[in-house]
Amino acid sequence: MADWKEGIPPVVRFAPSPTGYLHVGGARTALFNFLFARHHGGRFILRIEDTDQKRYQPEALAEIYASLKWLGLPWDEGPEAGGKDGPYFQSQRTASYRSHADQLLAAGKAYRCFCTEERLTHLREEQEKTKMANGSGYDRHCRSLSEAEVEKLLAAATPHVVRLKIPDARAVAFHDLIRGDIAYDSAQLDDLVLLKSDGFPTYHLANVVDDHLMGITHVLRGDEWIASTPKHILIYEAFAWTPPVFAHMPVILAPDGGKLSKRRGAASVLDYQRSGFLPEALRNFLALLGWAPGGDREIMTLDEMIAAFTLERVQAKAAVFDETKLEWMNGVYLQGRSIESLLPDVRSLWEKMELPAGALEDETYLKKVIAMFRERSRKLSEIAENSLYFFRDPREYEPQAARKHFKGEVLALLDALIPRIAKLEPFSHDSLEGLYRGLAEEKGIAAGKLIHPTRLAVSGVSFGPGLFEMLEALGRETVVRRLERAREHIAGGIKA
RNA sequence: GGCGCUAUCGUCUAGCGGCUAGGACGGGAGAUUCUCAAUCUCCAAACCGGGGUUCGAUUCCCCGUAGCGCUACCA
Repeated sequence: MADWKEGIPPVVRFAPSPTGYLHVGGARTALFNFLFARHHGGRFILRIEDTDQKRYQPEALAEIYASLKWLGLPWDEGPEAGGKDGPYFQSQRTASYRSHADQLLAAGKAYRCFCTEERLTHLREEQEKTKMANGSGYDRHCRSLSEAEVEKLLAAATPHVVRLKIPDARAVAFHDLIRGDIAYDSAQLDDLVLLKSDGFPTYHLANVVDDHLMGITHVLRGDEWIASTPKHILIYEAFAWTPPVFAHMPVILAPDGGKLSKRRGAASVLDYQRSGFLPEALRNFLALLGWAPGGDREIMTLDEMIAAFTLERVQAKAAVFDETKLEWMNGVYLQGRSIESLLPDVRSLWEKMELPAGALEDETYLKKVIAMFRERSRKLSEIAENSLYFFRDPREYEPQAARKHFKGEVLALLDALIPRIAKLEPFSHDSLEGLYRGLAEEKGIAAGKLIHPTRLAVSGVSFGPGLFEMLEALGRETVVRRLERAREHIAGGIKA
């Protein structure tokens, strides 16, 4: 097994396929690779596994880069970053895979297989039917082809693949850092394809060759790979290479226990960015899915996570992605952010909301609004969505609140209130509060009787920042206008 | 079907043979209050089942059950 010793800098890689967006499961795998590398002072490589021409999506690359950068997980080597072990796209390394396949061919560890797709499909169907207790998979038909037959087929340019010769029944064992010792019987494995007929390598070959050539010491990947690991071990053996250390991460599940997908909550990292989450919050949350530093620590900076991270403390059990807790955590990070740092993101959210021209010009005003909503929001999008009435008059009044606060007797109160507000000096939080409290006392009513209708009239909703700071920020003119409009609305409602 | 992985509150988890099984999210009750949020108290909530091993199992082993993964010229 691997000869890596604690103390020598490890080399790890995150190796996504550009087949779509980066989902949170992939992001967590990347994060654990990153944390592991940093913790041990090693290197974190990004490698693009684009060997499947059919599933390749060019936009996926940009999405992967953007997701990783947004989460604050820079790669030490890879696309854009460069490095001594490039190129970092497998599609640019095909010559190497071919020569390595040839090497195995020459050594008698692999063989050419000319079986057609039809034959393979038929074979599979037969096996399905007979429910073979054992021995499913390729029947090794071409393994017994004579040299002359192979030459003949080759001369006729017959399409073929290269398969690995799996040794007969013997144990293939490895030690997984998260799950312990795992052993497979090689009889369970079939002669897997190394090189496809289009000349591209399969995942298995490319992965092993690259991990070896790039000096990868630890393979930290999703646990869907666990059953492939014995095959990989056998490929390492065929080359007489030392395999790296393996650690398989548990999967992340949707709340219903099923697979995470776009339909079931969000799955894409960038979707979380778009819906108002902070990168440090998602990162912290992801770190805690399957890993815990011990004790009761939850909110941690990146540096603290790096210092505490060990694979031994990674859980083997699959974890459900609990978005409610993510929202809570996002709220915690939101409170810790400066108004200044929030401004660009919230502003771009506001910009998508069809506000009156020039509404977003006064930066001081914007900051004031963000300050009022930050403490009562969990997501950036909540700040943007709940503060719209700071940029345009409310279009409607929350029905339930209107029934409660816009009753007939409110008319008289508004009549008393509006002229006083119109000439209040100065127009400030404290003087407004004085005015309200004074009027309430004068009328012998609770201040709430004035406050709630005012809030609804001015904002259209029954919740929000403290009333007096809200009025001060809005300004006298706007407040009076909206109060008068509400008065008309109430009067109209009563007449009808 | 075969092979493999997994199993502590609803969820994320702590626990590494002896604990009233701890924390967090969420939920419930209350305090506070101009609303919401926040905050502060308190409450409910878990060791999948059965066998072993042991003086003693949540913890170690085996079996069962359940969930998941693999069983492609996809990764």
